[in-house]
Amino acid sequence: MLMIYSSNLPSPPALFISQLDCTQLSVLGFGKVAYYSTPMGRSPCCDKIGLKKGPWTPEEDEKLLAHIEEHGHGSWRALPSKAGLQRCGKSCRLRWTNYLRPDIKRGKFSLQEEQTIIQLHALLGNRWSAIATHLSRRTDNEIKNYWNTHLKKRLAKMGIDPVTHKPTNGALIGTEDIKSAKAAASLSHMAQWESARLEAEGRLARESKMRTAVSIPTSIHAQPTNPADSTASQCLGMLHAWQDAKRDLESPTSTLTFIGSNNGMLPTQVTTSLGMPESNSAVWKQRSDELEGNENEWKFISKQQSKERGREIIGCEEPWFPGMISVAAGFTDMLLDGSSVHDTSECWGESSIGQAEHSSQVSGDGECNNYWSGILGMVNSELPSHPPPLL
DNA sequence: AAACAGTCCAACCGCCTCACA
DNA sequence: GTGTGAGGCGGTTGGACTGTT
Repeated sequence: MLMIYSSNLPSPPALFISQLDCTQLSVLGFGKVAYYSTPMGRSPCCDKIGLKKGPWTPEEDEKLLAHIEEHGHGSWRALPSKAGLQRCGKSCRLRWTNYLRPDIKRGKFSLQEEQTIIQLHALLGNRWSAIATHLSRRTDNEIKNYWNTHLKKRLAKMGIDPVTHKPTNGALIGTEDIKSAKAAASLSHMAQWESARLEAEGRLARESKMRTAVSIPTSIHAQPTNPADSTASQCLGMLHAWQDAKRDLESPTSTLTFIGSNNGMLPTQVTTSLGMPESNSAVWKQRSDELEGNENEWKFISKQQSKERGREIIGCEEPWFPGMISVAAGFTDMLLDGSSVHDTSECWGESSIGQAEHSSQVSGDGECNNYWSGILGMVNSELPSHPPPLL
């Protein structure tokens, strides 16, 4: 196994680490060391004296990897002692989920990934874990870092508030104003819809996990023996989950409205989807095949996998409605291609940012796509006929 | 070459949610 | 219904790295 480590620190043998006290470790430059000193207030997660903190050493990584490959992570709290690590469970979990997990994609973000992040951030805000579910093999931490170090600055440079995704000068006039307001309203609706969907996902994942635990308690191959039966069950579970979410969201405090003559359009979609969409079947088959192939490597079902399985069942590995990536390519191109960064004032009205260096005129409406018009296009063209693929 | 500033990202912290007793 | 512990999430930090003066 090829292992690459980000830290250039020398790696002391773990045995030696365990023999040193905390002060010695700190002096030697092996990161901060946790002490147990909480006379009052919240107790730390690392409630043992001398737990190591800071950068992980290759030896620690190997221990963690070996233990998880053989036994699964089980209880994170109990894992460090079982694996022979002087770390707290939380630290182990983070190291695994953000770095050691074998299905993590590392390296430069692709154009498409950047577009997805920007658009999902406009919809979901700083819900990095939710965004990460739409970017397969990227961790929420990585996305968060990438947003904070690259994308946020790029938006700000364009005169767009990275929080609200609106122009910082707030100057919107005439029809653009109306369009933006409409888009904002639609977007708010979409965000609420996405929230409901995520909630439903969670419920389904839990139900799926419970079913899996009951039916196939010891195998990672939790795929149904009869896919059709299971699919129907999953769809019904999804329907119930959605109805729960819908009921919650239709409470007096919710602003989400359900339009349509059949008391909400989703049940209709659910009904029509009960035949299990081809694409979802394909995803399921593909993933189960992948798992088959990795049988020798992964002999356990982690909670994370169970959760992800729940997501896969409802086909949410990809952006949740068609065209999400492609429709707004125009405006994201402005962000992603430094050479083609247009003067935002041409789209937004009065921004002065970049006017000096970007004086070239942009011709035609197509090139003057902006945030809201791009997303508005998606809303208007996709939503009525293609609600989120809940199943 | 040294000093400084800016960037990047792994890891930590504290809070929140959920499951369970 | 309540308390508790484990896990998850988002914000923040610290130090290594890189570029500039």
